[in-house]
Amino acid sequence: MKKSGRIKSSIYPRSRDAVGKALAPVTRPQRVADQVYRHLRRAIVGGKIAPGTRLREVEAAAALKVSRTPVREAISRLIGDWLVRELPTGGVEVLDIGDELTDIFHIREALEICAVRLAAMRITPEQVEELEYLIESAESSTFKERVRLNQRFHLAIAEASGSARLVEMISSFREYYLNPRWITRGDRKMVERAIHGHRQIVAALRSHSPDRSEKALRQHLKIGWISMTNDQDD
Amino acid sequence: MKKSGRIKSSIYPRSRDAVGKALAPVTRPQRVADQVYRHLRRAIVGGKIAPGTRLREVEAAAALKVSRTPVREAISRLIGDWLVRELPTGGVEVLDIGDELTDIFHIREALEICAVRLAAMRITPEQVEELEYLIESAESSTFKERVRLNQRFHLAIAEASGSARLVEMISSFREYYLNPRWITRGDRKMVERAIHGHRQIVAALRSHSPDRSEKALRQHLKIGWISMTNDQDD
DNA sequence: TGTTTGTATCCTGCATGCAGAATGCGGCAT
DNA sequence: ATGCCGCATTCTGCATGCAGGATACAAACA
Repeated sequence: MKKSGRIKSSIYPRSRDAVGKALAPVTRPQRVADQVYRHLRRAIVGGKIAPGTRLREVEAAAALKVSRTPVREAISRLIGDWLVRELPTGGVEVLDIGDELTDIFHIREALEICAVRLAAMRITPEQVEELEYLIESAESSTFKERVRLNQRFHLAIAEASGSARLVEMISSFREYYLNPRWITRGDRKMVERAIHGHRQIVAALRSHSPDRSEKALRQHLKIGWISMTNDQDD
Repeated sequence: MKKSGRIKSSIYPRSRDAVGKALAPVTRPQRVADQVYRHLRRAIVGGKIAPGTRLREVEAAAALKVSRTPVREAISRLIGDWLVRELPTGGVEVLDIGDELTDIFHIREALEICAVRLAAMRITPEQVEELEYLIESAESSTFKERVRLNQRFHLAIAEASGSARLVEMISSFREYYLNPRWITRGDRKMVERAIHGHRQIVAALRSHSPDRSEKALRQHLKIGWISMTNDQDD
């Protein structure tokens, strides 16, 4: 049974890489080291591990049921993220993000402004639509859902900047503020202003004006800043 | 020979922790993993390793005369720095910074502006002096020396921001531009403008005005940007 | 009782072992 | 000669071994 006739009328594609087109790459199991990294990262920014705590690799390895090697790799990355600090006597301790909250806010602001300016120059109509969709979805949502959508909105802008690196950086910095310790409920007026801010940003982006976009974003971020510095627990 | 008499006139201190006060902490040898990280990082940003090259841990380990473990840790950090990329089939390859040069420039600019604004609010008289000293030193220096002093000048501003994190970020991003591939000699007029720019920045910082400082820095960075986009090899 | 010194345990940092997957090459069939 | 397949080698990813230094505890001394 060599080529059993070339039946042109077949419903199946017969091109050179018919298989290649029909199949998507299998999802490869992600490395243990990466999972450990994410776990630890979440635990730290989420405040599950108290600042000043010594992060023991044996302990983490045991808790996560892995060997020390992937834990060490994860810790290396955490050092790069300034989430932990190498102790002079060896080992690492988790740093207190709270100490840097002001600095981090300014850095985040700078990065987001950078992103929105690039986005203004590069954004596509589809990306504008995505942003509008996110705004609309937020209108009729619970507070919690709204926080998530707000996050997605800002990350979508970062993506529109076209720099994967920037997306990564911004999303890392934003994560710091998802810690319940610093989330404030905010009153209705604040939420309204935030939504209005989102609209203004999209309008500016649509007009492809970096300056207008920056201004709109600045205005918008200021709200978050105010609510953060007020620091009203809920 | 217990206390052989308490000779008050001794020139030696006899307080409780006389030893503690006399001694400074010994300098601990830095971890091999950190050294490997620095080596690899330099090699990559310096262009010693061509973009797209697969970074083999065995190879690096052999070249640096260490085992694979510290190399793996170093590579983990490089992943975080976006200097290498994990291949879907395992291992990593070095990324091409050149592809991102524009984005990186904007990010760096954003970070430096952030730093100069914070610095304007927080800089001390001593730090102002340091900056002035660096400017003066640059006046009578060779080109190469001047590049180094320029680097130090900008890092000194970052330090004046008071955020160690920001210092780290900025210095990483600046390193990308030290690659000879992108350094342009620049004509005399450009150098003069750069020095003038430095003076203006310091003046603005001294007045503790974030806005003026930002403006001065923006103006200054633009020069570098122009010379970079002109891309004249020397 | 408070301090100090000796000692046992723990932990880190690096090296190496090992299984499984990817890569490259030679032989084979067409 | 060309294309394909199977096999050997290489490399990664994780686990573990091991030595040296840090930490903690307890006995001994003042």
